[in-house]
Amino acid sequence: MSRRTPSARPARRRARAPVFAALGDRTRLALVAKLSEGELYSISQLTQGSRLTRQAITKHLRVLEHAGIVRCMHRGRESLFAFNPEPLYEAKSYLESVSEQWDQSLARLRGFVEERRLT
Amino acid sequence: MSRRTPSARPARRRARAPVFAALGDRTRLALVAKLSEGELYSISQLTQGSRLTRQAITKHLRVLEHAGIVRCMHRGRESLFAFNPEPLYEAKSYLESVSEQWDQSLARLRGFVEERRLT
DNA sequence: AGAATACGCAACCGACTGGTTGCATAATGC
DNA sequence: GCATTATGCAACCAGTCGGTTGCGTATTCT
Repeated sequence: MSRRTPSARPARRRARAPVFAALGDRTRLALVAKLSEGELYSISQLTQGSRLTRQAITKHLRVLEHAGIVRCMHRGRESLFAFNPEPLYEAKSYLESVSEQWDQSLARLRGFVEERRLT
Repeated sequence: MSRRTPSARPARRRARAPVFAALGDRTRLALVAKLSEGELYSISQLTQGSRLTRQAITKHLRVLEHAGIVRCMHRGRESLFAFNPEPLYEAKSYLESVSEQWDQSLARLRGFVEERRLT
């Protein structure tokens, strides 16, 4: 059923639902969009331009961090966040596999109809 | 393959957060996996093999339906659900765009470092 | 040293979620 | 006609979520 990628990837048995859940919020999508620009941003910087509180932004960043989408490092008194693309790669490839299965099944069903029409 | 809706509007500008949110649950991911096999399933059929109640499954199906990932049609006394791949295509291409932006920014930053090293 | 900045922690709140149970109703089988 | 099957609707519940406020603390600036 579940086809493992043959290229040794066994350690990554992390659930993907949390990644999708982390992306299922407008604010967090905006944070991801900003951080995917490649630069480091502190919590205060990410709060600026948002109508939300610093703590609200902090909570969202922690959700993204737990999903692995974002990484946090500390410099002086500030917490710097950086984008980490791997979970999104995995999510993308999961969506791809679902779409592929759909396409193949569809083709198979169409072939079946075709076959029945011939008889 | 892709049939256009009468209005050439590709249903664009629909929020993608709800799609990700709908995928952010193990049970719903399992439902998506099963429905992506291409066949129609009734609620009772989808409930079988799950340790959840029919109503729980029904609620999850409604969430997927509102996200457009699944479609419902009625035949006799049963509600049949079918997979609809378009939202997942859009989600996938969104993840692609984010990853691309990340890659480009990274390359740009690397180039900048390179440039500074040359001076 | 003192003020300002950046953050963490904790409590609190209303709203939503995931799940259940109970009951009513439409379609089907015998 | 009657039992069975498949579903819908509504209430209810505990837990989580998104967000706020308040306060304490560490770092930086002047």
